Amino acid sequence: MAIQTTQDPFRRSISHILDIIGEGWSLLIIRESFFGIRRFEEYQSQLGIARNILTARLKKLCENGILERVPIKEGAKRHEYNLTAKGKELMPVLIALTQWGDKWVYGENAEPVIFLDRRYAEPISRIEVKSARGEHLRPRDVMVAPGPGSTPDSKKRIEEMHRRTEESDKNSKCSNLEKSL
Amino acid sequence: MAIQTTQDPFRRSISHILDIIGEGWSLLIIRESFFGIRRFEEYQSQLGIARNILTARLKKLCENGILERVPIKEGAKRHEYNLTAKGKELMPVLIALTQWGDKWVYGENAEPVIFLDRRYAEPISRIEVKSARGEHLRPRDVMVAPGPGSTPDSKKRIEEMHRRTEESDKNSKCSNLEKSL
DNA sequence: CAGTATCCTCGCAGATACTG
DNA sequence: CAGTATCTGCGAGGATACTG
Repeated sequence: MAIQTTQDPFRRSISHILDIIGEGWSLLIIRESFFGIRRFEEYQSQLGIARNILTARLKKLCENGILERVPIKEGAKRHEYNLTAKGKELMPVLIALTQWGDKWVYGENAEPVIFLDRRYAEPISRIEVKSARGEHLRPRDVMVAPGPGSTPDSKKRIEEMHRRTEESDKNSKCSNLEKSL
Repeated sequence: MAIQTTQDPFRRSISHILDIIGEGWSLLIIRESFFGIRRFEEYQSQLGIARNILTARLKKLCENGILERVPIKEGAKRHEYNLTAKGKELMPVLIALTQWGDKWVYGENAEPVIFLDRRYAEPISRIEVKSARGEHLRPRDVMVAPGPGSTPDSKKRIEEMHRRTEESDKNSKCSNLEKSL
């Protein structure tokens, strides 16, 4: 996909991450891992993925430190694939995606997946974006900004960006809907 | 990628969502939208994407209700692409991805993107998964479960899943690292 | 069971030229 | 400027056969 490395540093992040987990099957494999799947054959039968592709994806996920390939028993030849700490911390991404899907794709009626607090076996409250003051932030209250290491003209671009966002909010067809967000 | 519609209902969610936003460029386009990009040529020059592909992606994002194509001025021929409410609510996904990337890909030193509370222009606290009791949940404390509409044998499978997770935690090479998560 | 090796197909994506 | 139309390649993914 020809990621542009010459771009703004603060634009590179997502593309790089997509390079790691963006390939078609990767996130599905990670999801299966969260469901307790560990073995090659299990992934294969659950996902219906071609064997060679599965091999390649598992390998890449291991190389990127998301899964680890460990012997089933001490010294055994068989292996299984466990989520690493790095892999497990993709949980919020899965939750955010699922929440979005529940709301916008499946609608209020369908609640296909529940995330549980493992200790009490009770559903977790939905993931939220909170301000530094602890308030719940609506998406329209969140802006993006370049970090400390950004280029000198960043400030100008950010101001422009904010201006545009305000403007297109006004221009939006469904502005009343937006406001209530 | 041949999504299996005959699978468990509680496994379908992510694959379906990936169908909508999983294609190579889609999330990058959405990211640019959050950065204030609105016009065809802007997307094109910012991303370096081929024009025909951009056309196809924008069309699909509009069809899926993530972007909306509106005239620049009343009755004008030119259009621009605005994020809809549905699109804006992908913000938590972007944030979760970025946070993960900051921690695991870029390391502590690099902070390429900051999300700002728009009203106070101050950084938001990091996105968190909270329990129903308001406690912060570590990834290892979160489990996945089928929703109300799941099949009768779901309970059995879930128990098995939990058992496996416990087991592979023990089996993990970096168990001490995991514990501290 | 857990892969490897081969072959094949399809469509994502790039490049470029053209149009209102 | 904002696309559409064509041509082309490359690689992800599928199917299947084979191996320790």
